[in-house]
Amino acid sequence: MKEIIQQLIKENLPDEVDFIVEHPTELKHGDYSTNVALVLAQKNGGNPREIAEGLLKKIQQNSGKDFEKIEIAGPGFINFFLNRDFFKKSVQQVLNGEIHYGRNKELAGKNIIIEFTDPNPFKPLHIGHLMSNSIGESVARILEWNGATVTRVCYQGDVGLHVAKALWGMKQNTADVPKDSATLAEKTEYLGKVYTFGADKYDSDEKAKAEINEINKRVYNLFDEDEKNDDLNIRAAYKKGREWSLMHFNQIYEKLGSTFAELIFEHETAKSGSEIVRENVPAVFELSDGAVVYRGEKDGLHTRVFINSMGLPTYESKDIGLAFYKEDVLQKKFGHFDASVVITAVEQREYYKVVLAALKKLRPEIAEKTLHITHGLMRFAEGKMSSRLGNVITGESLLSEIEDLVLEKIKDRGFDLREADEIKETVAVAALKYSILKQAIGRDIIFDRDAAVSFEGDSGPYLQYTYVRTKSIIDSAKEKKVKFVEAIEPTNWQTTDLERLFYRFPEEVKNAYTGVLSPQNITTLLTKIAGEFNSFYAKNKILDDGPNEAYKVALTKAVMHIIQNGLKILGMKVPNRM
RNA sequence: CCUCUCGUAGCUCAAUGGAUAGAGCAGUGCUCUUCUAAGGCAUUGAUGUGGGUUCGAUUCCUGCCGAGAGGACCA
Repeated sequence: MKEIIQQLIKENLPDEVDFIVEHPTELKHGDYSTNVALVLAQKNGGNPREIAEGLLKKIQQNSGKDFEKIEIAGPGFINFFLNRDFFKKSVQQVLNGEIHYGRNKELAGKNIIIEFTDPNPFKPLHIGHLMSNSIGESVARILEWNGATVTRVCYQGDVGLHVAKALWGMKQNTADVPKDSATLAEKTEYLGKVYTFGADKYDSDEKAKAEINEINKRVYNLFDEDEKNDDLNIRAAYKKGREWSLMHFNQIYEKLGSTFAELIFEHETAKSGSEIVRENVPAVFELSDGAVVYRGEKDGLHTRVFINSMGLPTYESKDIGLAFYKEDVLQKKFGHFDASVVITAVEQREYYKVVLAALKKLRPEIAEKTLHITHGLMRFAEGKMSSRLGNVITGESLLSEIEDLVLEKIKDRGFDLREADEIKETVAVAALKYSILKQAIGRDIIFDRDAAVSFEGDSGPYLQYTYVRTKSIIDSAKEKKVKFVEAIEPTNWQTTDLERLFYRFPEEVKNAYTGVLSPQNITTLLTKIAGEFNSFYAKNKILDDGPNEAYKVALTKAVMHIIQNGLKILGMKVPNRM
């Protein structure tokens, strides 16, 4: 449609000018509008409104019956209002598309690898990982809905100082180590406790620090088959802790709706990474104070250590190893990657620039297709938590806290235990994800629990609630045997603002991917559509046995599909009831 | 000190250089014998600050003020 309008204007123009055709910010300004008269007035002089009027006459002569009306408004905008025929078709397109409505083939044939969540075994999966996961999963789905094949990977740090801290903590707390029969929650809690204990002592106790550093070296050797002299107790503790962590992570991935094609572990990248780095001294890296560093200053960045003076690889080397691993190992398995997306917290922004600069010297083809996306920090409203320094909030505790709030809200609704459990999980995840995805990626998030589960406008539950309403109507309509598969033109019908939003959904799916990746395009439109539907719902009885009943049911079904599809892109599920 | 982000209603967020800057929450006043009122309707309220570019700036450039992140062996 946009192209038709552009063409229509071009044909009636005296000469070539650059102009835009867009959706006006407000529906009352029409479905499309153009600034062409303003541009012409600037170029050739004259009054933009007069130019617009001249142009309008020519356009109207040639436009046929495509538009209900075309008018001039404001300083000289030409606004186009589409006609009934267009909207009838657009409703039909949603009905035909069903669960696929919104998809396009923009990225067809492209294979993209995306890495996100990245929690570290032996450490709690915290709220930052929930952000990484929410954003990563929705970016992956946006890419998929634009036609790409997406390979999701999760990179987990099973070696490194944090592991040594936890292992040392385990050694000091052998008495209360959970039995194998203990619940996963108990095991996870124990791990969190010993990690915190080890981390505290590392900073405050010189002796503990030395012991932890010693354990750290041994951990790297655990995966080395040739190394026979490792501490067997450490090996056993390591195996146990790693397994508990990974089981716990899987549980959360499942709840959040992410399935990874491959879990990559740091022990795999640490060795190869440090080899690559060492091989490239002095070509790319240099020795300094016993460490191997990259001088980022030559790229306008800063110096970073890739291998520390104890000879162990830092995260920098592991990331180099990881990039090579994706390129040399994973591509064999999943096919050529056209792009590689990495999602991390914002504090790694400058860090990652240095890694990429080094990578560019080593393997420019990898560096060029890598896109680093950062998410902000999650803070909390009310400031309750900020006073407890160093006490991270685990993802699990936040989720269960939200679930409890949801349960509280639905407790009087007569759901049996099983359904209530399902609802609380579905709604809690949507509440959390929506509050992350409603704003631009990369900004800090002030998370307000109460606002997120409020069920009131601009929330995940609001969208789910609207979906449930539409579903309830559709179910009744089916029972009544209302025929609504074909969007039959209603009689005596004034186009509603609701209908005027449907065809914008596929556009926003595309917009969410072009330029800057932006899930908030989807949340914003969905909330607008849900709002319009609820307003429509309040003013109109849908199942009214009247002549337009079938059309109103068709509109309802269109809303149902769009909300369901939109939520899916955002990584959320819909409940049947709530 | 240097580098990078970012300052929009009381609060949390939107707005490919365009129109009267959109929402939600909170506040105020309405609204359920009607398909889920967890809804709807009405109403109050904002671009940190000084310049510049432009027909037009929340958006681009720049000075100042303020916040956050990073700056060698953590990730």
